[in-house]
Amino acid sequence: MEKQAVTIYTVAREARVSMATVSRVVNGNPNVKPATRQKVLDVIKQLNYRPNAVARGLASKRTTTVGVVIPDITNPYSAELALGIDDIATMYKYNIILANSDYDSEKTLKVVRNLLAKQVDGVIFMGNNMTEEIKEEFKNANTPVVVAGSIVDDKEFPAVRIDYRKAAKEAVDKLIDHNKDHVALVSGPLKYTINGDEKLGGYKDALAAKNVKYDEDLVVETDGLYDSAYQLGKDLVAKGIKAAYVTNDHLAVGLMNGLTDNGIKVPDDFEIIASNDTKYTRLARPMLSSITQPLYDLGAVAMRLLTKRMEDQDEPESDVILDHGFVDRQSTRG
Amino acid sequence: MEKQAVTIYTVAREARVSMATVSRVVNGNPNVKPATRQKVLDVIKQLNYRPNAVARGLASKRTTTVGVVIPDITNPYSAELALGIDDIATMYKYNIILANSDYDSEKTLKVVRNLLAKQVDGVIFMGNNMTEEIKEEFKNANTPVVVAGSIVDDKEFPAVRIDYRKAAKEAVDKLIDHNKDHVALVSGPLKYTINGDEKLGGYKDALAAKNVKYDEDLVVETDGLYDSAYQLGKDLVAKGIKAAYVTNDHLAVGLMNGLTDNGIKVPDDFEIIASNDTKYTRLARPMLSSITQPLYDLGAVAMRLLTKRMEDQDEPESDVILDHGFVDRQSTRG
DNA sequence: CTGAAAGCGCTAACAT
DNA sequence: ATGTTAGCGCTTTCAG
Repeated sequence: MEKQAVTIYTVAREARVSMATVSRVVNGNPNVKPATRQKVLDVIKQLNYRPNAVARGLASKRTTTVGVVIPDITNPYSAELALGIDDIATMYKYNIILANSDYDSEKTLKVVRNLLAKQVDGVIFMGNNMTEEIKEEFKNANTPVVVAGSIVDDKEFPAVRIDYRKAAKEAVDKLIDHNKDHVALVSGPLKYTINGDEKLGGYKDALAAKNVKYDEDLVVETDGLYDSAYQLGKDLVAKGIKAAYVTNDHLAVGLMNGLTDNGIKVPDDFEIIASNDTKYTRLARPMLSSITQPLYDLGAVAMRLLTKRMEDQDEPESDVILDHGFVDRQSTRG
Repeated sequence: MEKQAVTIYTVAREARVSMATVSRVVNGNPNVKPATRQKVLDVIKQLNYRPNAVARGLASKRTTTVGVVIPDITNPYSAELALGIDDIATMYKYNIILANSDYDSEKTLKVVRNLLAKQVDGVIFMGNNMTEEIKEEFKNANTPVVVAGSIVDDKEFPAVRIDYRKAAKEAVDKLIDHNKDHVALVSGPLKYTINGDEKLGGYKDALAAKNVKYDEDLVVETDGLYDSAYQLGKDLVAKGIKAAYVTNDHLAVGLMNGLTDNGIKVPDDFEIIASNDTKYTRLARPMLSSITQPLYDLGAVAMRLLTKRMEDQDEPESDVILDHGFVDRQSTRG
């Protein structure tokens, strides 16, 4: 037989007070006489009463939970952002629903709808492809959203990010100094703003600044996965390419391992700069030189921004740009 | 002004039917005349009605969501399990709340309480330390729980896992063949059943089978983190140790990198076998030989088991053991 | 400081 | 095939 759950009503009866009073002590409302509060607390403990968050959510229209859509839980980039998000959420007493979107627009739409159906108070969106349909969904629901670690071309969705374009330019700058016009851009899908506009833009900026002619053959677009980059190595070398700025760390490690396994020495024969400074850059041998980003902070700041927007609808909604840096490790020559 | 939400009642009024009928079409109940169904569907579309999952959960006492407690989202081991969990959950129309427990018992207890307060229909527990307090929590709530990718010493919580002890024995067997009595066990915290009982047990089994005397100095316990293992390398060599079976992949890569960076050659001077066959084993150079586990399947099977237990309380509750294997890569000699 | 009562949006008997 | 009616467990005015 189902054990009868103890509800707020059970507690009220047992403590000889009204449900309202129990509700007050549970929610820390100060308008309760200390003696009453204690009595209620005792009964709660004795009965092991646990408030039902679903009922609470329905009655109060606030669930104190935020949805976090993450494209790939397996990817250290988003995973490290998630850490920052989680910590700040906990600090502000929000719970989190982490929802995997799998890099897939259809699935993303599905998980977003789920999140919204669950009445989350806000959402953190990680990922590069917020489709129009998804934006519509958010706007209709009138739920605050902040983008973390990417960029989206819509003023309604503020992003917490770094200046991808500038960072890319700086990385390519370094590479050009050693390798002149033999520097490639190895990128994930260019249809995403972050790649096609920002990072490619930075690549071109660097070329322009150094008077190197832009050569389409030097930008190689991939699906963003390790294996693709692994295969790529020898082709690049055959084309005379001597260095690459790579838009994500999976790709960077894949490229390097592919090169190394084919007897091409990094950095002597080929220089690589990675983008995200995830763990991967330090696990690899040689270790990857990389643009550095405050991954944890990106998540933390995004969550903090979201808490503000959940509490006060008219927070300004413009991107927050955090500082980036660069670290020279073993995949570049000084 | 808050835009007035459209509820099931709005739809009912607009479609000139009762709430019950709307509820029926929303839930795919066949007892609705096609014409009526169509009319309701039209209104739903026109009004862009979205059912409120919170209200539904309260009324039906089922949330169709399961909680997944994950110790470290950043760890590829649990992340890959999560993939399998997610896919099967989706297949069976359950939503997932991924909750980070951070390897911390206090935090784990907190997230478990949250999950339960949210009235999840079941939970998948990843992680090695299910404390008594947490077990109590689950039992009181009377919520089905399945452990994935670990083992817990309590018959109430069936685990989906491999035979850790046997796998460990096999790995150590190989190592002893080449390195006699110079084989270490590098482990995460031994207080966890999976390490202290299973893997250490397997290590001892192998020694016994090969008539090698057990030497306490050869089992080195760590906190399980990359850096600890990285530091460890030279000490092990100084002790005369020539090989190690390592209980997790972070540790294994750390150990190897520490060794390599100190000029010790793997596998020529030191052999390593890792436990989990995560991505890390393939990113590293040399690539790590490892016990192999069907990571995705472990998660998938766990979720499948959970769906059964959620629908039918009296599913048998014993562990499900999946097959493991072994792959020779570059950190062992043939 | 406390209680009564009206919902929150939906499901689930029970009627018809 | 459809409608009526109680709730689900809690928050929140509104009185007092």
